[in-house]
Amino acid sequence: MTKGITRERIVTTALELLDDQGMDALTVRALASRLDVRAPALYWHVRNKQELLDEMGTEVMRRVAGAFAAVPPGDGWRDDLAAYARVLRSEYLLHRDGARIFSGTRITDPNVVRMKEPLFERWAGSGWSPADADDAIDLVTAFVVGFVIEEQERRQAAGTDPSRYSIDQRDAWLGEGASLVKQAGRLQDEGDQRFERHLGMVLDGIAARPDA
Amino acid sequence: MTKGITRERIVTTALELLDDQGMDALTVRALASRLDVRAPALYWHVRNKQELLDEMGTEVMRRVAGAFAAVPPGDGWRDDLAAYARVLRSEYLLHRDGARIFSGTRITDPNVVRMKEPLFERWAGSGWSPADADDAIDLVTAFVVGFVIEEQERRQAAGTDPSRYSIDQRDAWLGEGASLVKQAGRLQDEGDQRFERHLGMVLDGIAARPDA
DNA sequence: ACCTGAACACCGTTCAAGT
DNA sequence: ACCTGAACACCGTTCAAGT
Repeated sequence: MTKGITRERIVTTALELLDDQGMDALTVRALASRLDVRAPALYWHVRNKQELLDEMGTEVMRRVAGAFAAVPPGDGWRDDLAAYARVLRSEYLLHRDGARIFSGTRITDPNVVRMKEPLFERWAGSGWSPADADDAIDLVTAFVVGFVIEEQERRQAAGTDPSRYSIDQRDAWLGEGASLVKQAGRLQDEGDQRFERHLGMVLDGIAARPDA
Repeated sequence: MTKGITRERIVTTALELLDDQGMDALTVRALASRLDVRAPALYWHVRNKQELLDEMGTEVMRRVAGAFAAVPPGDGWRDDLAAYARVLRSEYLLHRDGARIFSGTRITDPNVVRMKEPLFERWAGSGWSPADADDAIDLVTAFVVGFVIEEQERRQAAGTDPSRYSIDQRDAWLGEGASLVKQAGRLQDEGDQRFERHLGMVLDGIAARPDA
């Protein structure tokens, strides 16, 4: 029974391999080996590696949709959007370079896209058109993608090259002058606190939209 | 004189190759061939392919900084941030998959980072701390990165698979129901207009920050 | 100092052949 | 229907050797 590869097992195993070893190690051969088959076997279930990546991205978004559905409905659009943003960030953070790899992947499963419907219905009650609602989701998504790409890059750079992320070494690298840039670098925070602060600004901007 | 490869020529030629042929075709051998040398020659000037990619990203950001410096100073922080956002998007759009490839790359040239100093000085006049200023730039950057990744993905998908971006086919793909999702899809705009609208919301959010 | 030829250890993908 | 062995046309990178 553990014999017989399925499309689903391929995709979830690929996600595990990505987390364990990183993107460069996610090769068709390595994946096949984890599944106890030879590389060409995968091509029976998946057209090519790009399709595998699309399926992985779709699976991540399926988990986002699932995690979001498990959150109790918020007290209006702002709570809902904040919950969505947090869930999306968490799910990206679970995978190495997740934001960079999975942003902008073609979603292959219509059910993932259909998950927006109940949200649109709820927000319609507070005067949002579907166009406004979609806009707000896309804007929040763009923000989270950009934020987490930067966040994961920083985190990984700190691992491989700690010198670049020591304040003193960064100041030396910057050279003479640029005192405000250096000051800003010293004051910068990171992680959840920074995310919540930035997310707050994005939601404020959405709240200020002309027809609100 | 046209003989003798330099680090700069390697980087600019690599950007041309990326634009002409796409990321998959950006191989060390193909790049060497464009420069009329054999592949190992490049390793005299560049440590490895990752370093080449970092240099390419830095060059793109150098051009962003240059284009921004050429824009006349705006009428306050909002004009400045909007100009920066537009310049960043334009420069990403110039290269295939530019946002995805160049976002989150390590900047290797301190001069690019130092370009923020005059901005910080200007905004200090209107009561911005360096920390606030840096925050605002990072937020706008995250937004532009996320926006353009989605924009370029859509554009390229429209090229290879037009069916996915015809409204009718998309509706069919979505299946029964989900009428609000379909309605939103029909109303969605794209390009500059969409960008300016979303950028406006982000800037509104920054304007609403607590200590403004 | 700067470049080449040859080689190494890999890739993704195809395809005839097996069960 | 599902998988393997063998092969093809590539990769990035190293290194001795040339000038």
